[in-house]
Amino acid sequence: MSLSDTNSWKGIRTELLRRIHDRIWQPGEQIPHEADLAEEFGCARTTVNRALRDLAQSGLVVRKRRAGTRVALNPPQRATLTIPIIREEIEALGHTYRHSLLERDLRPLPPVLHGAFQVTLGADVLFLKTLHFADDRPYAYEERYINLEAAPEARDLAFDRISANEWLVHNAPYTHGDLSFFAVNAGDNLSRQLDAAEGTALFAMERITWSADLPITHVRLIFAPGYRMRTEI
Amino acid sequence: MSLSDTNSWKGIRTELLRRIHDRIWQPGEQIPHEADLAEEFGCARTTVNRALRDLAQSGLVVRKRRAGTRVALNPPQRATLTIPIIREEIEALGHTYRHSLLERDLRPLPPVLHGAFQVTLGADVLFLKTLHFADDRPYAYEERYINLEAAPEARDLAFDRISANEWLVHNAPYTHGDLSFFAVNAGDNLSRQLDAAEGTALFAMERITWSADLPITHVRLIFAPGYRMRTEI
DNA sequence: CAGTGGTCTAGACCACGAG
DNA sequence: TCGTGGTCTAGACCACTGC
Repeated sequence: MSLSDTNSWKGIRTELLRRIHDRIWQPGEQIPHEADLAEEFGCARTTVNRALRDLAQSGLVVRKRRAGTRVALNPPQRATLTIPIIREEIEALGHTYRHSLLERDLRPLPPVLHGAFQVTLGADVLFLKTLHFADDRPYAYEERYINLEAAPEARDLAFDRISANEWLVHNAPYTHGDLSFFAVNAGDNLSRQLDAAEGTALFAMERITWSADLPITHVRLIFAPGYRMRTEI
Repeated sequence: MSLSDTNSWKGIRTELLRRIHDRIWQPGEQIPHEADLAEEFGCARTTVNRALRDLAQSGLVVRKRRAGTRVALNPPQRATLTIPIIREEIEALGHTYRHSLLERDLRPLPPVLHGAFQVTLGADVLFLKTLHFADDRPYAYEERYINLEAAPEARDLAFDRISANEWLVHNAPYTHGDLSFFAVNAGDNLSRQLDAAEGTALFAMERITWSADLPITHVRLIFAPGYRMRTEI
């Protein structure tokens, strides 16, 4: 199966891509129906369907029942980010991972998170401050709230051996979540923890995960200076 | 077709997800073969295959020929980022888009980009500085290099009406690219352009795109204070 | 080598939504 | 309303890779 083989769905995808890149099919233009393409390529409609579904997922074409398939007018740049467990990210870079638990207590959910967390406003949540190291250099600073209704066993865990990050991934699978990225200035505390000059711009990530309607955890990760999140498109 | 319907691939996916979430199938554990699941659900193997392929794409299970399908040990957090054209992003927020071309000239490729851009070291590239506005407030600052070998028509375009961002999306489709995100401090120039206090942490994005082996463009976008890039997982 | 996922087929019915 | 994509089936052969 080569990529130019028009009997395989990948081969067909390659040929469809070529026609879009070469502007044989202009942006916004409707392309032939699955049935016609299947006939042209001498394959089953299912195979063409598979190729077109793949192009639709990447955003290059837009498909609608009855209206047919069109080359996207504004192909969005769509990228898949893979966010690994911090330990794995560090070890993949060839460094030694270590983390240190700075703080751990039960406290009421801070008001700023009421909107995001919604439920269980009365109960205390577990709060953790963790510092992640790569080869003994600070790598990321983490502040996390864990909803004990979603992960009751967390109440009795110290999180000094295994990080909350890792424990939750293994023990509190989520169904969905919100993820956002932004930049912050290193304040007094951050600059000390991350060994950065005060005011340094730091890359930060915030994540909330739910299991069905039950919020599990809110975490804010702030990375040491120089951090880049990369991906391919 | 409801999500609990085990005759639809989505329904089957839901049921498989439930078994993983409920730890009926433990992380690392092998799950039944497609054929067995098809028999259990009373459907064709193709349908089970579709559900399992979907779970594999999201990283929740790992599939290997002969070795079968296993629940992932470390389900990576995988998120799809959709990066729209700036104009559309702003208009989607209900604001009016406008941009201003600050600088436009031909120049040799700066040495820092030689590694990334690789080819055509001799020829000049088109350099553009653009400021994007939302309702007359600065939204993002852009520095861009365009390889004129990949997009020769760009040489004669002013990019004052349509932004380079948008023109390239429509006229120089790429096959692949690199994307990265990081944080920078507002220096003298940035703070003036983006109306930010000097030193403010700003969210930045860098992107290089290629058409096959030919680099098309390198762009660095720096967003005004407060910008967040969001997605759902 | 043989078991497992990967893919293709030919045909069918259905759901959606544009016209 | 009816054309188009979405999906399912039953069966088949193939490719990879662990045993």
